Amino acid sequence: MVMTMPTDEELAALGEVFDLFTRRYKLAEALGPEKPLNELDKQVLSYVARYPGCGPTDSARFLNVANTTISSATDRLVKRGLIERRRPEADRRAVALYLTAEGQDKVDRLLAMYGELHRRMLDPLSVAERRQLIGMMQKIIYHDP
Amino acid sequence: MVMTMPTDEELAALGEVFDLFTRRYKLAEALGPEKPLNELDKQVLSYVARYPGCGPTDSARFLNVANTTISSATDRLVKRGLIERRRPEADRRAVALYLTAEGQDKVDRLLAMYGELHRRMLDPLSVAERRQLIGMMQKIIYHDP
DNA sequence: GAAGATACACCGAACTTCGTACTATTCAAG
DNA sequence: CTTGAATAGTACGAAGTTCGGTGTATCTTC
Repeated sequence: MVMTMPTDEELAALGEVFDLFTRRYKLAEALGPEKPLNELDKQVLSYVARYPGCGPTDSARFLNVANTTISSATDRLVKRGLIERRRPEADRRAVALYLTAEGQDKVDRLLAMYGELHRRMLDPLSVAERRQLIGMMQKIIYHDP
Repeated sequence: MVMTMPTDEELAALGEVFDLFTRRYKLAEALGPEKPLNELDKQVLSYVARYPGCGPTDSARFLNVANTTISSATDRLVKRGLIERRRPEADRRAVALYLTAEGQDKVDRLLAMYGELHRRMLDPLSVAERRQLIGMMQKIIYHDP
């Protein structure tokens, strides 16, 4: 009998890496000099960075939270000057969200920080392994059902 | 010049996988019939599962939150009947945390759910790739500085 | 042009986190 | 011993977060 399925212990390794990185992300942010953003707020910020002009409802669906919750998050981000609300002429009920210059800056810094963490995560791997790992990650992402 | 370092785009793949799984975890829990636990509460629960008899302060250090926050989380978990506090004779200031039978059950169900998610995550990979990926994850974990 | 659908925002209740202050116990000298 | 400092944890209250119900403005459709 050929061993085709991963054992539970092997699968657990994925969970551990995931946990490890959850804690590291959090720690890295706590260490930074700036007052750290809310978890949700960060996610909204990245969503807007990826989809400029999106509406609050889009990000609510994507992040799986109530619309009113996104409304609050948007308020906070606007108050901090990271994003702005615009009224599109096409549909004046809607709101279109955009990063401000400061918001773009914040996103850049966040991405740099994550990049650094990921780089360190890859430290114990050889160059060939790194390339393999990245390749598998891309397969996993693009397979997204 | 040999390409030894991953590019930013390659590194971003790690972040995307991470995000993808954050959302999936959340979604999977929201779908379950049971009232989902708080993020922190789940982490405390797993910590106690891994280190039975640990004190609240241990998990506070590990999870990087204030002691009082762990105290609240512990209250909630005790109230739901998932863990119990005991006074060790050795040091009667201390509290030792243990899973109840129901708590163990909850942990088992959570792990089963995560295992299933991880299994699906590995779907698009070949058997050889899976084994490689797991091996790299283990390297990353054991390298933990 | 009226009825219904859609996109949001406001409000208030319930919950979470955490700093301050407090209790109980142990440790360390003297 | 016993007294003073250190340690483990909890009670309480302030500030912040999430979300359901409700309200307003704007399309859409017939």
